[in-house]
Amino acid sequence: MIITDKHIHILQKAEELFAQNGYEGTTVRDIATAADVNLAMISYYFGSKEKLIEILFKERMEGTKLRIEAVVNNQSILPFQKLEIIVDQYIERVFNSQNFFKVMLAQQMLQKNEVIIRFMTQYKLSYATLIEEVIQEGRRLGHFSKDDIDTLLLLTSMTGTVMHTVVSKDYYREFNKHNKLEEQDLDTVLKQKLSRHVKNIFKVTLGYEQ
Amino acid sequence: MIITDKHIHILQKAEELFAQNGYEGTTVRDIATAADVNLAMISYYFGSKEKLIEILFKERMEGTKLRIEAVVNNQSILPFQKLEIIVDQYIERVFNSQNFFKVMLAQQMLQKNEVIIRFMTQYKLSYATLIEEVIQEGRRLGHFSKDDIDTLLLLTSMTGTVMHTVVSKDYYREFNKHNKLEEQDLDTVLKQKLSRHVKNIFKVTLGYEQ
DNA sequence: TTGATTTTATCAAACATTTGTTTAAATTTG
DNA sequence: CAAATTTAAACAAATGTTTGATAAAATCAA
Repeated sequence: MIITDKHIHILQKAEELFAQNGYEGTTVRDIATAADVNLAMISYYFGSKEKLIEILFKERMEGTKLRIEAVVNNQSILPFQKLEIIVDQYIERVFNSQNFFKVMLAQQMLQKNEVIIRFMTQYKLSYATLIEEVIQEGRRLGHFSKDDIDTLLLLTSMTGTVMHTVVSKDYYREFNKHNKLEEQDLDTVLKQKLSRHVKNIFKVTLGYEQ
Repeated sequence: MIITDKHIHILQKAEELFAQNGYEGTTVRDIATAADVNLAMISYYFGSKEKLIEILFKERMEGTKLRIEAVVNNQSILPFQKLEIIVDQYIERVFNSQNFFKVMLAQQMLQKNEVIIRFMTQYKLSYATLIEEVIQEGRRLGHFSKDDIDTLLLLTSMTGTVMHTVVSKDYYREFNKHNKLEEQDLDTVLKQKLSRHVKNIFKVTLGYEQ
């Protein structure tokens, strides 16, 4: 299937609506209106609403694995530094694509679409495998003192902490003094705090001493 | 409004379906069928589908705050021990009410219903306030060395880690060797791991030395 | 306890909208 | 001119809610 600019435009609007109202809470008419195309164009371009979200996942998840593979395979970076880069990359990616990650979280909860489940499983497991490699490397070099490390729990702690922060931004604004902050400025603050916090979680979980 | 056994039964089935298929993905007919009552009974008992989920939240969130208040106000427990109890209580509560917490997470993402938003905000903020008190107490006693503690980030890290673990249990099963484990046994393993992990996060974030 | 009366609960059917998708004609593009 | 795109209209199915009739339960005077 060939993805044109029109596809991309519709997908982007659909993504916004899915993040805002959920998949079931978004109608094909909503998408058509938001994308400023005729209702029938959704079927014409994507076949169905279900195919549309599947194509959205295919589009968004392409090339995700490559970036962290480059880090893991780089010999000149020390294991813990690799993990720090992975953490920062993840935070950056979530904050740059908040809508998609919300859609992803919703899909992870509902587990209705087989195609999407496969995408996400593949994504998560390859991610975990790469991190596992780095942890093994760190252990071989004697950088990490803990020897009963649950990689997936550590990964889940990272994704859970970051995702939950994005999802509950409003509480954050209300509880702290950040009422006056602009959306982007709040994001900058949160990214910095998350980076420090998650790296700390890695540090203590792995038993890393600089 | 008086809640009868019939109400409770219907709410329980609705909760299951909302967790499984989302609020929009669950029809009133689905609920009626699952609860084995006539379709019209849902309107008769709750007024509407929206009122039903609001009443579900009201029911489930009652008395949540009380339990941790009892811990916080207990003078014979040391600050960090209080936090440990709070962590274990939270984990226990999520695992005992997985369906409701999934519904809650979905509602937190979508933020559509004003009544529910108020419930959740009140819940989260009172939770954060109580934890803040314990942290202040620990700082006064010189138990915690860190002085720039972001309570809400710490709380979000706990809820995010625990919730994400519940939501992505399937990945966990697949990645680790737990394929053979029964649902309940897996939960026991995860609860233990989470308890240790989250307490560690608290420890390192607060700068607690025993 | 009776039996009449009112209130509450249950039901199948119907209601008006909204849903995703298709059609067939019209328009634009190469 | 032929293929690809766009359109308004229509389609059947599904949606939340209401209706009006019936059954069951509760209330109460005798």
